[in-house]
Formats: sequence, C-alpha cells, structure tokens
Amino acid sequence: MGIVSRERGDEPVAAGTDSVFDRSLVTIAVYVRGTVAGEVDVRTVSTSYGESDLAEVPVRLATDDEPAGDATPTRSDGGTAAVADGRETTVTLWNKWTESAELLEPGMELVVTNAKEEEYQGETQYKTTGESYVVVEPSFLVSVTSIRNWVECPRLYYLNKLSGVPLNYPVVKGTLVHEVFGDLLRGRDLEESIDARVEERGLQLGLLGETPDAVKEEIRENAKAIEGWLEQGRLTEEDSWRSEQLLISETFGIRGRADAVRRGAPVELKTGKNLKKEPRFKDKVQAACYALLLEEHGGDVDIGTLLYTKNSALDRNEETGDLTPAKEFTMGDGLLKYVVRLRNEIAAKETSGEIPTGYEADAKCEYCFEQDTCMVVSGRLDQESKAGQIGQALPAEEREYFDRFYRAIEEERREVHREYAKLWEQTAEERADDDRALIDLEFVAKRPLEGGRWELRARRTGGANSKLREGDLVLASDGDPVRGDSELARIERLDDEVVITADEPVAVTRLDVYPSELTTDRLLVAMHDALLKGDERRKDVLFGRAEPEFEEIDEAFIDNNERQNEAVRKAVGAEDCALIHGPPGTGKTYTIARAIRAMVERGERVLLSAFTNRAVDNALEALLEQLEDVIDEDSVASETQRSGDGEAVDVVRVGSESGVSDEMEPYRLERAGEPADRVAELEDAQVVAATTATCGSRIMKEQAFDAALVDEAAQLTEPGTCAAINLAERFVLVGDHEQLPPVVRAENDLTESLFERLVERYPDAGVMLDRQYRMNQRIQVFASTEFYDGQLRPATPEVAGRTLDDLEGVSRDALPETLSDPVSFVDVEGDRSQYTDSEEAERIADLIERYEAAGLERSDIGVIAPFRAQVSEISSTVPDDVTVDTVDRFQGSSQEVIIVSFTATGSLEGPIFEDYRRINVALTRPKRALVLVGDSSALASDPVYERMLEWARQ
DNA sequence: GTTTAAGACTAAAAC
Repeated sequence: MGIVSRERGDEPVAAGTDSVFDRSLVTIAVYVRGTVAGEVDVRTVSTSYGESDLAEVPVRLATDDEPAGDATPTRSDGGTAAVADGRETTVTLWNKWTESAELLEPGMELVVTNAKEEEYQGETQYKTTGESYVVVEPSFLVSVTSIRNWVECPRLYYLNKLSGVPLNYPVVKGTLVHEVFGDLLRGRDLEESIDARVEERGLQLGLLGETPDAVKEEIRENAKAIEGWLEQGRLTEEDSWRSEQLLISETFGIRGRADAVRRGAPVELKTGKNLKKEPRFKDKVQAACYALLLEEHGGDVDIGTLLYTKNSALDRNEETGDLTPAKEFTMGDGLLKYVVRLRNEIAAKETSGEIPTGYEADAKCEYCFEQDTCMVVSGRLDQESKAGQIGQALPAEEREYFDRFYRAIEEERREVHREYAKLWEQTAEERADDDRALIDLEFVAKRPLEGGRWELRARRTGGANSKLREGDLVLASDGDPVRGDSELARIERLDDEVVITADEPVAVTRLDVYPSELTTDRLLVAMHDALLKGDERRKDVLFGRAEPEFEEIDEAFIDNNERQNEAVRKAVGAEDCALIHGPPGTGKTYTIARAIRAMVERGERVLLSAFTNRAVDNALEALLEQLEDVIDEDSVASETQRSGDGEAVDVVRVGSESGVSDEMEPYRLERAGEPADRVAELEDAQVVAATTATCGSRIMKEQAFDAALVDEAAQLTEPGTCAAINLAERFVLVGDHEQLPPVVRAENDLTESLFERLVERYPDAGVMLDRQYRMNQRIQVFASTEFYDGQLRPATPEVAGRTLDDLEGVSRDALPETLSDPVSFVDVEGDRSQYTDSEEAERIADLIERYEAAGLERSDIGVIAPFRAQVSEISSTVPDDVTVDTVDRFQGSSQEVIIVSFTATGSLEGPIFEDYRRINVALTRPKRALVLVGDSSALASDPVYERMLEWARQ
C-alpha cells in the first residue's frame, strides 16, 4: 500500500473520530474534491487529546461531468472512493491542515484524500483523518524547484521568477555535473561524457570566460564521488536505476524531475559540500517531493538519498563514520505532509495574485545571497519585504504598470497550468481533437544510442493533425502520460513514422504536447528589466513623458517609394524610436532590410527580431539580399562582408536548429564548441537575428546593440517587445495594428501591442507605407477606405491592373460572368448550423471547378473560413491541393485567388465577427481575384459587413 | 456562442 498506509500519522487524530487504526475507517475513507463555497471558519476546540485546531470549509462538491470530478484517485489505497455529486457540504480540516485552510478563498479548488464521511444533523459531511492530505488548487502544478525555493524563502521564489536566474558559473557547472551523472547511470564512459557535455555548452562557458580544461577538471572531482558511491552500490546488491525521470502528480499538484530513482527511492545529486551529519533541510524537502511523486506512480518509499559530490573521502565524518558523500535519511509522514502544505502556500498565492514578503516562512535574510536584489526590488516597487527596502520607489504610474502586467502575465501562467491539468482531465481522444496529442501510435522499435539514450519508432495509424513539430519536446507514453509509463522525449522526425529520442525505452503509443512556462517566465523578466533596469530616457518615452526625437537625415535610401524612403530615414535617424506602419503587401520587410543596411554602413550593431522564427528568417533573408547588393556595387566592401570561405561573418542567427529555416542554417550560431570561438562569433557579429523569446534568454541578455528592429510588432505583447528592445539603445517597430493582435490565452492587458500604443501616442514618430505590391486595385479599395483612411494604393499600374489573364494558360473569358470581376459575391442562403455551412462548402467546391476549367492551378486558390469546423467541412469537399484554412492562420500569406466562406446564416452574431481586423486580413490575401460566399441578409445586419457587401456587388 | 502562434535550456542547476 501507499502513503496512506505509512505507519502512523504524526498528528493527533481528530477528536471524536475513530482511531486511524480502526479498520472500519479505512473502508469508508473517501476522496473529496470540490470548490470552496464560502468563508472558512478556523477555531480552536477542546478535545479529549487537549486543544485542537479545526477549520470548517463550505465546499461545493465536484460532479461527475466536471473534469475535476472525473479524477478518480489512482493511489493504491483500496478503501478510497471519490464523492462527486455536486452537493454543498462542510469539510472539516483538523490541526495542521488549518494552515492550508487559512489560504482558502471562495472559488478555489480543494482535494482531501482519505477523508472520513459522517452524518451531522441529517447532512453528510467530511473531515480529515490522520491519513489525509489536503491539496489546495490541485490543478496548479507546482514544480519541485519552486517548492525548494519557497522553503528557503518565499520571496526568493518570487525574485527568481521576476528577474530570472542569471548566467553564472556555479549553476552551469551544477548542470554539467548532473548531465554527467545521468550519463554514468546510463552506462556511458566518464571521460567521453565529460568531453561531450562540456563541448555542448561551449557558448555558455565562453560567455563566463571559462576554459574547457579547467571545467573538465572540476567535473572530474565531483564525478569521483559519484563513481565511488556507484561502486559501493554495485558491490552489495543488484540496483535498479532510472535516471532523470519526469514525474507528475495529479493528486498533489506537483511536477518534477528526479535526478535518479534507485530501487524506487529518489536520489538527489548536489554539487556542493555538506559535512554535517544531516542533509540540508531544503534538500530533504526536495527529496520528499519526489517521494510523493513516486508514491503516485506505484512506489512505496520512505528513504531518500542525497549525494553531496563535493565531499571527498578525506571528509569522512570521523565521529559517525558516515559514508560520504551519500547521506540517506528517512522521510516520515510529517515531512511529507509539511511538503504538501508548502505546495499549498504556493498554489494559493499564485491563485490570489499576492506577492510574497518573506514573512510567510522563517526566512533568514542575513545569510541570503539575494538580499541586495530583494531590497532593491522591494524599494523600487514599494513592496513589503522582510529584508527591507533600499532606494527610491518608481513613479506611481510605473508601479501601476508593473502591477497590471504582472497580473496579466501570471494569468497567462495559470492558463499554462490549466494545460497541464488537461493531461489527466481530458481523455486521449479529446486531447487528439484539440491537436494536443498524437494517439493510437503503433510502437515499432527501440534502438540504443551512443551515450545511453534510446531511439524509439512508432507508426501513425490515422492522419490526425497536431501542434507537434519536429524538434519539440513531448511527453512520450504508453498511452497514459500521467499515470502510465512516460518520458520526456524529443521529436526527431514526424511523418508517417514518428521517430523520437528519450532516456528510457518507453513502448510509445502516444505523444502529448508538454506545456511550458518558458514564455511567461521570459515575459516577466523582460518587463522587470524594462522597468527596473531600463534607461530613464527610454522609460520617459514608453510612459508618454517625452516625445521621441529624430536626427534629420537627408540621404535618399529608396528612390521609387517615398514613404519607404521616409521610413528608412526615420529608422536611421531615430534617437529613441521609430514606428513603421505597413499595411498588407507594402514592402515592410524590404524597408527593414534597407534600414538595417544603412545602420550597418554607419558602423552600428543591430538586433533584428520578430515573434516567429519564420518572420525573423524572412527579414534576415531580405537583409542578406541587401548586403549582396552592397557587394555588387562595391568590391572593397565585399571584403569586409565576407570571410575567406565566402560566407558572411558579420550576420548571426541565434536560435534552435529546429526553429531556424534550412536557408538560414549557415548563419546559425552553434552553441557547442570551443568556448572562445563561439563567443567571438556572437560578439563580433554586427547583425544578430533572433526571435523575441530568444532575446529573453540568458545568452542574449548579455548582448548590447545600437538599434533593435522588430518586425510584425503588432502581434507582440508589450513585454514580448521589451525582450528585444531592452537590448538596444534605440528601437524601430514595424507592423500593422489593423491586422490581428497578439495571441494570448486570457483576456487582459497583453492583447494590445506596444506598437499600437505608441502609434497612437506618437503619430509623428510613425510612417505609414502606402503603396501595396499585392492586390488588384478593385480588391484593395474596401480595405483601404475601411482600415487605412483611403491612403492605401497600388504601387504601380501593373499591380493595379493585374488580373487572372496575366497567369499563363488562364482566361477570364472562360469564367462565368459572375466571376469575371476581380471581386465577386455569391449569395448562398446557407444552412442553419452554427460553425459549419454545408451549402457554402458545396458552392465553393463548385467555384473551384470553374476556376480550374478556366485554366487556373488548384495551388493558386485559397479558401478562408472563420471556424475550424467549417475549414474541415470545406476541406472534405474540395481537392487536396487547394489551401483551406482559418483567417487567423492565413495572416502573413497571399494567393492568386481567395474564396471566403462567411459561415453565418440569418445573423452575424458571435465574437469571431466582432473583430473587424479579421475581415481586413481575409480580404487582403488575394492578388487577382476575391470571391465572397455568404448569406447577404446575415452580412447586411452589421454596418461594416454591409459596406463590404455593397463594395463586392458593385 | 470563437479563433489563434510559437516559443524552447524540460527542470534543475547554486553562491
């Protein structure tokens, strides 16, 4: 049996209940899950055991059809049954669980395991027993690291989140020693492992100024301790090992990765020294977390091992004869419950949004390495802190901004946690329908790789889509990612056959998206840096206290497009910032490239960034073309642009191998290698291109630039934009706020981009590109008048007059008269279903046939619909080589012919139609022909759509 | 009543 049967609890049993040893209690122990329904009453009562604390919590029980109620406990405690009937009842938490009760607020979720059911005044109520655990907000999956930080000091946990962990040698070395430890457990040769692991971290070590030999020597020292200990184990018994196992507990709401699991018990490796007899308390807490996690995975352990690898044989404890460096200790019930209470504190704080002060726990500021940081943050943001405050508080508007965005980012974080919870709340089929899992794979083969890892192959049995892509980290499982056999794995190949690599040879039949807090972490750090480390002048501009200034530039950069030329002048001459507004097809990317070239020619170091890898690569490609021009014009310049082997050396693309396109791969900065070389490559680069997420990485945070150019800035949140512009003296944002805004999970302040805010605040700092190179004149009219004040116009007569006739083998005369105009409307009454319309779908299939008959290639036709359901409906009725997608996914691309399915009959209600930016995107994708398909009476019910109708019917 | 991307050094590393 599991934890529930662990000897006796450390707490007195609730007064008036049967003894925990009474078998009858075990048989009626229940698993209670529900939502706090009112104020919690905490008080002290006299019992036969003396004074006891209790908390009465009004709880609305979960129901079977709620996801939460569905979570039948999986722990091996036979007598437990879940109660899930939606009743409102009282749950009494006794003794130390009252500490968790004090954290509860109405609306929070609560789980009590091994509760006792009892009748009170005709009502069935529940209370904790000596074997209960109480879990607050169980779907908030707290990481073991968070709990470890929190027990040291809650404020340390907060500061780590806020300002990130800086690049420092002890941390990097610690990571290396752990990697080598894992390798040893998997049977890899020590020297080979050390060489490989140090090589992999070349760039980081280089930034720290370390040499490979010195690092290797240090790792060898730690490895000696590990090897010695492993030898001891091998002499005495057959060990069963598992290294670096990722564990998730749905009952306790904890996740973590154990360094190693030996005969079912957690082993934690520490790089430091500890000559005391006992392990450090925070290390014990960490091991106890893994014990809880292992418990849920069928283990039953109460022993933890801590391996202090800096301890050597010389440090052998004379007094105790302790075998160093390993320290074994026993985990009692009390420690495990304490850990769950710690975890509850984190979950509750995160839910309520409160900022930790340090008083929550017994923090000792005088020994803390983060004391100064803590005091500065407290002082600048005027936060209460046990360490005290230093310095002047930021102006009120900046603190208000901080609070607003902190809340918004944390809200996003909670959404990420909700994604974790779906791993067990949703069925495999639901996950697959959400595109978040590939299920029903057929396991094919496993193959051991060099270094002890495994290559696993599985065959796809269906053609289902998923968000998973090559290079992604995923949860690979035997069908159940939480309770079953699962490992964190990397997707190497993804076609009919799936190839992944993992530490253990799981018989994989399912892959799940593994949610990550990385993006939210980086947003928080970017906002922190912008406010607390940001230059005053920069903040004056961001907060509307000073107008951006410009140096007058007379130079002509682009001679056939006045606005583009002006945009480059503004970008080059900006003292603070410049804003380039580029409607569809207006040559934003070219303009950026030209501006960067001009900056580079002035000897400046430039950062090129955007939200997506694709956008970064596009802009970089345009820049490389520009630089080619330089070489063509001036052979002397070419010497400096090119290295001996003909490759540009002053341009570097920072990003992962899977993120960067094959075309840009030659410019990608490799992380592995000789430290000094890698650092030189990065630091000598005059142009560095990276996504905004990468700009927030520890590596990029060390870099400084004269200017940052951010493309597609209207799709970035403010903190996302800050990640890039924090690194530069001046910045240029390029985008179009009349197209779709940033994608965020929760409705909050993140939905407006910094680009949009600044364009509105400082119209004079912006330039709107007004000539488009994409659409026939008739097509662009509506978007131009509706979204761009009529300023958008064709760049050339050729663009204005382009029609299908220009395409080889296509004749407009072969089209029915209704389609002869570049813009046409097809009135379809449609069916009444909400997210699909089969009549529109049929009509569209028919239209495609007619275009084909007129000589058009299917691949030149795109179909856009608002709903995914309609997209699949249309996909099933039209040929495969016609692109069919939602508006949102069509943004950024264009087609010769676009057909739009409005999928609305009778009325236009629904949030999807309310954002007019969506129609702007849909209507500006075609070059030569646009066909709108919909119900005219529904469209006429909204003034904007009505004007669209008039325009299409002209 | 909807739609939506992509990022990536996973979590843990330690003075």
